[in-house]
Amino acid sequence: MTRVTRSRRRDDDQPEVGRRDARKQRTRRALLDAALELIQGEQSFNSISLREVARNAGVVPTAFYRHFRDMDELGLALVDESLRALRQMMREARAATLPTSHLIRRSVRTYLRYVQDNERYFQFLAKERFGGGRTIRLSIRQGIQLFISELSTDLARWPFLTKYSTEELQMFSSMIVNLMVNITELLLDTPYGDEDEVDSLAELAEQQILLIFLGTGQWIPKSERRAREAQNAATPELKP
Amino acid sequence: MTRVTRSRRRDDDQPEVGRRDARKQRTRRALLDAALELIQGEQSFNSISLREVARNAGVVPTAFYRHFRDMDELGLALVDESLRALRQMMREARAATLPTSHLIRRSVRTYLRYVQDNERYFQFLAKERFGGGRTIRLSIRQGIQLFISELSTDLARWPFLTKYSTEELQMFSSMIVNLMVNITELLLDTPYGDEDEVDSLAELAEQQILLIFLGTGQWIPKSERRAREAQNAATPELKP
DNA sequence: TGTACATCAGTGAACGCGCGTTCACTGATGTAC
DNA sequence: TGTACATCAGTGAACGCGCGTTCACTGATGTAC
Repeated sequence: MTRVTRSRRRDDDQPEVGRRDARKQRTRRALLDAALELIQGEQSFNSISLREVARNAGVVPTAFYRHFRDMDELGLALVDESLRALRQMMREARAATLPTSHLIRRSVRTYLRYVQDNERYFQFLAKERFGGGRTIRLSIRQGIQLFISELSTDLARWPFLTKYSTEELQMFSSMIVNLMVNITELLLDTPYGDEDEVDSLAELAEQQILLIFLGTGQWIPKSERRAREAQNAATPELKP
Repeated sequence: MTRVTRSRRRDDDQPEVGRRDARKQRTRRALLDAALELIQGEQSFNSISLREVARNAGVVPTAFYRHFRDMDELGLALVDESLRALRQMMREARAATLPTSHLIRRSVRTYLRYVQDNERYFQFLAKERFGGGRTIRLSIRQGIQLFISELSTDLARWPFLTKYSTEELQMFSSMIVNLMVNITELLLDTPYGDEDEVDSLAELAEQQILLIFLGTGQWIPKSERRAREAQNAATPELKP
């Protein structure tokens, strides 16, 4: 039953991982997994109970308190974990996609694959983005904001976008991130394994991103706008 | 206490509104309002109880069953009501905005004002779009899809968009609707009465919509794409 | 290495509480004559 | 119009249940000597 771990005081990065610690970590993991699993169905995080989670983790309800003060704390741990994993993926993706030929296509596909592989986390994030308590909600929003900023930094390096202000780049990025959030939510409601549907979602995302880039190509930088507006008094907005 | 209603059998559109019916309708209304009110705070719909709703409506728990089979049915009634009101607004807005000078600006402002005036309903929709049960979730999604279709029909009448297929117009519309959904969600988390913040959200929405229109201006219709692709073999995507 | 004590993850009983739902009821409103 | 009966929205008691949290506990693991 109890898997034997390496002897104590290893010269590892981890300080003090004995049998007791290992067991504790395993139970903690089991509690987190149990919560994620319960959320997969019709339930949302704040409609599952501490006892359900404990039961699902194969542990007595009171053992829960050895790991989390209450369900809120477990929820925050899940947000943290979900966002950390997502950030990790983004970092790898950015390092890998230096070949830029089909950059949009590749990025979108990689991302959607990742969502499918980590569906549990994204289900949780999608449901809690609005349903959850204030703290959880803000954490998630903050996480999304971080992606927007990172994408914005990336875009700043693109030659044909250098003329835009940080503000403008943030707006472009937020539009892309938001449409990806939207696509993600659609993907989560796609029955598992329907690859055709996933494909058409990927294509939709690519087209939408392309449309935004086409828009940025026509966007008049704030720095130039005043000058141009002086030139033609007519509303310049919808001149196709 | 009991307000006297007009005598029975009026030659009205409503059949049979006697004192009893009136009272029943008032209680039903009270139950719906109670649920909406409870949702306003940290709670989400599926974490509020039948007893809470009844208590908040000033009625004994068992009276609830005279109006709804269970909480799910009340939830569906709320979805229905929320979407109906929203559709009504959209219809009026479309009838009113024939003067097209600042069409985007006016539409956005009208819409955001409406959201503020009907915050309760939008809070509910935002929370249930993912948190809710399958039926409720699908109803909401279907409602949003309807707006996309209606906007799409509107766009089809715009001179510089006539060359696009229904599919393409649907894509343009869905991008606009989705960004408005996103702006709505940001608005709902804005403390009530912060008009500066509302203003900057409106401006953001206007810019994003403008960017999308700029993109559509550059979008190559599916009907022409094959021909152009033959002309230049290079990837035509990001030519700014 | 061996022993004696400390730590602490997980146990199991117990608590008071709000829940959804049932049931028989009451009394104002509606209907038939 | 007046009377006798039917309807039915809302009442109030009662039920069994799962909940979060408390408490004293056990026994394997860790530590000091």
